Amino acid sequence: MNNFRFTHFLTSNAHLDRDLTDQILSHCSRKEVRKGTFLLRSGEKIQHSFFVEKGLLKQYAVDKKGKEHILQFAPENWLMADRESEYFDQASSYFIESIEDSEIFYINKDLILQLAKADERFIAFNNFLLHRHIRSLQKRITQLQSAPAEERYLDFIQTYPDLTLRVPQTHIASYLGITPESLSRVRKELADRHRSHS
Amino acid sequence: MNNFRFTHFLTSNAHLDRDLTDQILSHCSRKEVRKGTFLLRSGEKIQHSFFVEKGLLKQYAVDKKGKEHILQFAPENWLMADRESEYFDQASSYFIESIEDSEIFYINKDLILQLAKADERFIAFNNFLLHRHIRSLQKRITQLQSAPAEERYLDFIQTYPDLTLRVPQTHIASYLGITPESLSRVRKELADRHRSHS
DNA sequence: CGCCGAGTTGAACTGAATCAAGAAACGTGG
DNA sequence: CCACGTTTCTTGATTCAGTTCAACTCGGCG
Repeated sequence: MNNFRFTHFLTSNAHLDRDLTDQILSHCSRKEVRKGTFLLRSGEKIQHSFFVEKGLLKQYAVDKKGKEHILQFAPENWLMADRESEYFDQASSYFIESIEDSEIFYINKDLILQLAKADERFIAFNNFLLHRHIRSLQKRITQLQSAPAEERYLDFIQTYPDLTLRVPQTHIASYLGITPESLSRVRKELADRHRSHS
Repeated sequence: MNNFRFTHFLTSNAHLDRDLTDQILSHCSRKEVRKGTFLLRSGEKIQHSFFVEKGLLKQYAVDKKGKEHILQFAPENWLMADRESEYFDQASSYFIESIEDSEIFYINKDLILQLAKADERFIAFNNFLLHRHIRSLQKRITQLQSAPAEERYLDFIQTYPDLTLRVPQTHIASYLGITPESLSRVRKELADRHRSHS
């Protein structure tokens, strides 16, 4: 038996039996990609979802001024999909790019469609993923509407302590919707306050 | 045969057959609620999804300072659900409130669960709704990260021209993540520019 | 060693918030 | 149908969080 995180993900998280898991694995290709590889470019139709066996991906939009705005990160054990492009079969408005050397399982969208039709457990798991996704998106909207940069940053390091260490600050700033300079100042401010309180 | 929008929604949009539609209708209660009625309060577990037969609902979060932040509106023909609370069976962090006198179909969450198990078409439709929801949430995040107030407002009146007329500006401001005063100034600025260009 | 990208810091600027006060629109009851 | 209070919208003055642009520091790497 192989020992991929992806296998574990399919059996333990998605609760699929070994047969189905093997079947899925045999239809997915595993690729090693270097840092800075594009898995999807804006304007393309997405052909795959990506499971991150190792490494780290980012999904982002680029605005008129050429600035990146990160929608989400995907570290090991995460599934990265552009649901929008995949489901509606539209050109994507996002980029997906690796920000570390990574090992990625490419899951063909047709395979997903097939599974979605064939297997109840797969449907249930997909549903879980969708709802979890919605929950996190909603939280971010509410935060962007109401919370100042400092609070959003504190929440980020709380929620993703691992990412805080691995991801360059520029990217965290982009995720939070502020400039790198501002994030640097927020951090300085926090450090100063922390020092004076002890 | 009754003549509800809800009926039409179930047959034409969700592609359910008449039998199933009738069955659903018989399990849902239709209520007339006055403007300002709470259908859900933060901290409660949601028991129903709501189909808006007539009128207008808002879903919003309240921050520490007591400010409302509107996540979405639901006018006639829309389904309003707190997917988060419903799916994860958690206390909701949102309020749902009518902002016009409205007619609402209350769809019990257990009924939805049943249907989700029993009927393929229902599953497919629910899936469609989830993906559409994700698409709109993602768009908003990207906008909140990158676009200035004026651009967000222009997009709003483009996307929801009907709401622009019906909803008090205060609410639009809250949806856009700015103060009513700022929205008023954005509008003035737009009007001034428009006048000088003609 | 020298370059290069990431992070920091400073100064000037700007979009939006806040606070406060009026004006307009609206619904309700007399 | 008018008078009233309430809510919504506008306008002004001030403040503030975050941006922009530019210069400088630091650590890694060829």
